Amino acid sequence: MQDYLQGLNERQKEAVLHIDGPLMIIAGAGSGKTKVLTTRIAHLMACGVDAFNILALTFTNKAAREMKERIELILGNGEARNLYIGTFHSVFARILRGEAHRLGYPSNFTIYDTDDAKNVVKTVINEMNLDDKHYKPNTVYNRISSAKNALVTAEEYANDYSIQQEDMRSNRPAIAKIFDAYTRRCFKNGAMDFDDLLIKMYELLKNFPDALSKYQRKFKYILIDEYQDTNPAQYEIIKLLGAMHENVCVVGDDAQSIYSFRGATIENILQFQKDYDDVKVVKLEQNYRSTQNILNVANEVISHNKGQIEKTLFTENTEGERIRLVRTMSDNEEGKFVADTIQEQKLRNHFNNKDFAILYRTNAQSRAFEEALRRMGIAYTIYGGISFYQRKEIKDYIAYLRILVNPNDEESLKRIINYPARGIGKTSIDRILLAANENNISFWQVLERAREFGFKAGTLEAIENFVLMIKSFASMLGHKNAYEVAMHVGKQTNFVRELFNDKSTEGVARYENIQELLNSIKEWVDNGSGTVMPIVMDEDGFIIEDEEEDTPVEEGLFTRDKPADDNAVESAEDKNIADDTDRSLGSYLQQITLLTDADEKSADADTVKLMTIHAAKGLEFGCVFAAGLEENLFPNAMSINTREELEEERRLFYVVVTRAKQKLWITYANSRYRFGSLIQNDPSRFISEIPEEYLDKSYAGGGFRNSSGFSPQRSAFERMNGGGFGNAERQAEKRYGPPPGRSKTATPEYLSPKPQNKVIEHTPSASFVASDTSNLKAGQKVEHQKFGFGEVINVEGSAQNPVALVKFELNGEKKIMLNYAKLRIVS
DNA sequence: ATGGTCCATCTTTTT
DNA sequence: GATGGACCAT
Repeated sequence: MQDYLQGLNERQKEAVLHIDGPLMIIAGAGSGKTKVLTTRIAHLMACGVDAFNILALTFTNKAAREMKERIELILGNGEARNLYIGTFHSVFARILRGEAHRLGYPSNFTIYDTDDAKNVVKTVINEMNLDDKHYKPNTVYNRISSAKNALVTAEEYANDYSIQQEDMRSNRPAIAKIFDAYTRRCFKNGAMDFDDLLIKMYELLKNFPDALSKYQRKFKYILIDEYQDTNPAQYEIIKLLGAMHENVCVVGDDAQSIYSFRGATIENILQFQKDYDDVKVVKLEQNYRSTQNILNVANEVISHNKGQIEKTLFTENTEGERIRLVRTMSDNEEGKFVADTIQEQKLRNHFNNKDFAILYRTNAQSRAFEEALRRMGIAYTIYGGISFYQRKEIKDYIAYLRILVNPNDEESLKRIINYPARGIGKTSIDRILLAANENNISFWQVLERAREFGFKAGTLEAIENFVLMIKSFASMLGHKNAYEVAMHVGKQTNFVRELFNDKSTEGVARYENIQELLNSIKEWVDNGSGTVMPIVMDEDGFIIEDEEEDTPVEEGLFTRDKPADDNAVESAEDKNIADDTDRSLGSYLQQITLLTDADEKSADADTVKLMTIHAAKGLEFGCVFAAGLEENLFPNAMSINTREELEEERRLFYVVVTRAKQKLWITYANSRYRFGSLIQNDPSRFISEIPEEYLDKSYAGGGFRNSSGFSPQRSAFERMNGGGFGNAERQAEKRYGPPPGRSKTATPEYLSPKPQNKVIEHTPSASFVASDTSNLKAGQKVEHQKFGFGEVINVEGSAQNPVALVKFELNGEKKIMLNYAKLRIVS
């Protein structure tokens, strides 16, 4: 009857069929965890549980979307759309939007991403007259964030003895004060950072009993994915939400806990069993993903960790091939090897691009692979890096939109108050900030009341024009949809036109990004119910004015064709959760901040996937390259100081190994570029933890054909001599191109040589006298005081401001503005 | 006020 | 090797 149960093993069935009461599923890698979760939700619904009463929390939007799709596939009745499935952050953001007023926030609160948040920290540090060389915004922010993840308030932080001791020891006693100031500032800005989305949710449930009971009654069944990666804040929220019905189901694998840097703690798994009287525990130990060899390696490696929940992963899959261990001389060769191998495997075994993944410890490692793949003409997709919405031009545009919805958002205001330049420079901005702080009003309020603060006439006019402009934009919110408002803003502010007129490669790309943004807003508006919700304005916000004339569309401004291969903007609707019908600009803005790179890219495209191991959690690939297995890189130098850190690195290694279904390569390079300079690394200690019988080392030999056979440790000689260029190196060079020192200097033909930044100083001739250059012509030889001798290539620019392009013997081509620079005409 | 150039710092992982 | 900040020239 219930055919969705077919194809489940006994353990899986047990988990699916358990309906009421707390349930903990310990799911080994590749044991069908997602299948169990989705089937369980489908089963709940088949048993009569209303979709509206089910809450499922995941760690990525993508996981949420996929889960919903799979449930719909099982049920096929359209009910899945009513489920409340999403990431912790996006689900809570949506709830808080409706409840913000209770906590003193505007419903259109801005969500600050990490960059925004760090800027606030920096502002605060500077205003406190602290040295931001010592109080590095990055470091301070991380410390604050860790505290927040552990539900430690600024006050508790200041009063906690051991925390204070720590800060004293690092000579940063003011962090507590910064924390406090930062918190106040965000509140004043009407903004929440990522951590606030959890904390405020917690405060809402904790301090407002009616809110608590409302959501407890709504969410009768709660499911949590990747439970091993929850932090204390998330844990407390789940505990509160689940307290009424105790129908909480958590799925996790302690061996895959890799987010402790974000405050996650495995303790939550152990604690779960203590929180409820009768927790049913189901262990999924059969792996359906990988070959026996791969699984053996994974089990072997993880056994080097001390504390873990007892379980044994097994598989009925074939033994498979041995894991290939590959050594290369440099990071570039590593890239070349991987690209070569992918090409070869595609031909020999009929793999597609999408069967391959290149996984690494740090984002910076992607470059070498990127270059090699491009050279081979293999299509690839990089995940990680900066998301579409973090690009500068996009953030600027978004900043305009944010202000319309929340004028107190100081960070966004500062971003665009003088972009494009409108005569409100740094000095003025500092004065505005001062006035805001002295009068305890917001940045925006100072602008509105600029007259009272004695700005210079020109500045005052510029400010008043700016305020007028923003207000006129904001007046559209009540009757125009997000797309219309965004278009209008783009046209009126001139900054899109500036980008349009910039014909450089980057300029064109930026312009296209803006277009893409506008398209995505349009899509988002159209895919919704079509109703544009009126924006609720704050009393200190805008005056809503009456209908204004539509500006006619300007020719050529938005008429370029959209690139056909664009997959960066997927249907925005998919990202929404169940009962979302709010199509206001405010709702749009809150969503996009929570989107990541992975949400914007299609996983189905036939491309090789490049990403960090963290980003690869939960995914699987036919062929996996685990790259950069070197000491200091993986395990990372930052994480080898305590056993806990090292064990987490090892779990990370476990994760990368278990991503592979059929084939696994482990690669490492003797040397690689870091900070632009070459460094040497020993092979990772994790390599030596793999029993030899599982390894194929035919590519790792090279320089190690000595009596002791393979040795992951380089000889003392090799270390002392920094690798050198011995016989093995020359062999490798033959196969994989020149070593980095040389290959680095090769500039691709299609790029003109980069202008030299370093000026080779020239001592002017004793007879140097500047000539009259008003009739300068191409072909003439000239001397420049700094750049030396050269030949005029051409003279361009206007008659008022002629510019000569001169090719100097020592310093290459330079543009010389004849009105200012002094040139001596030699001939 | 603006815009360009030079220097320091950064890199662990992410919602 | 990039990015933001400081500094300088216009």
